Amino acid sequence: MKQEPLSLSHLTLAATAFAALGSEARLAILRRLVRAGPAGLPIGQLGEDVGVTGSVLTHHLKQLVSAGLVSQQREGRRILCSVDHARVQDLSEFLIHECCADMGGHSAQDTPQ
Amino acid sequence: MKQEPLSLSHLTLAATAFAALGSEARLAILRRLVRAGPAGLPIGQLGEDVGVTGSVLTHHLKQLVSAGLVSQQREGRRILCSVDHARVQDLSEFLIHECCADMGGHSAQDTPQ
DNA sequence: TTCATGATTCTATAAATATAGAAACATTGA
DNA sequence: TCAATGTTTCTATATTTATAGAATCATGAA
Repeated sequence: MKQEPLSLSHLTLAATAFAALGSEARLAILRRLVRAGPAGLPIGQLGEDVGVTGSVLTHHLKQLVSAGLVSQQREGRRILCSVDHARVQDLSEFLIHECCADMGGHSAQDTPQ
Repeated sequence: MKQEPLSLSHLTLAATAFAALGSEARLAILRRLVRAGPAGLPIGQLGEDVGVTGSVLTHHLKQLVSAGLVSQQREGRRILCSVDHARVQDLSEFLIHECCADMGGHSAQDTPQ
């Protein structure tokens, strides 16, 4: 029973996170949230700022949240969104450590042909 | 006429690259290519190793190539694929610089509500 | 309770992506 | 030229994702 919630150590989780970033709209959402800082931004405001509202916004946010990149917290009738920076950094490190050869020192070179 | 070929400075290009990584199959392909080193790997071999062949493999490779993450070069009847590490690193840096607040020093905090 | 606001769910449709077999193309060697 | 190998294109289908209006739910205030 090795049930890590969102460790990013498996390809599936990394792929999910990358897929969440693989949309101009969601990337814009994420960047807006970054600029909002740790206080976060209510969904309505966020949506106005990036030009996406209603059910479409909900849809995109759902993916960012379930990828662990954004977290939400209700405050009154609003829901504040904020970036999970640790998760973003994890993803960046995954890219460097798992997808770059000439970096860590042991570039495992095998069977060129 | 500001026609950068694949600069990753625009959201569109970053989103395209992330979308290319947003698939378990393509992530596996990329990682196999990383392990193959700069010599690259012929498509057939690559496909056998990751368990994807034929037109499906072509389809996935097309996305990685057009995102600039993989480059191809014919050698005889084979086509060798290799990772563009610089592009992967660009993407990692995009993540850190554009999508992380508490890092660069100037975490632009604006209008919490 | 009633109303207004903020957000989601429901439903439908459109568009993009994934999978896969078969045919075609490209290259090399006999 | 013919055959074999490696890869792509063509075609079709299935699945996923995107967009969007309307109804619904949740919260707070009058």
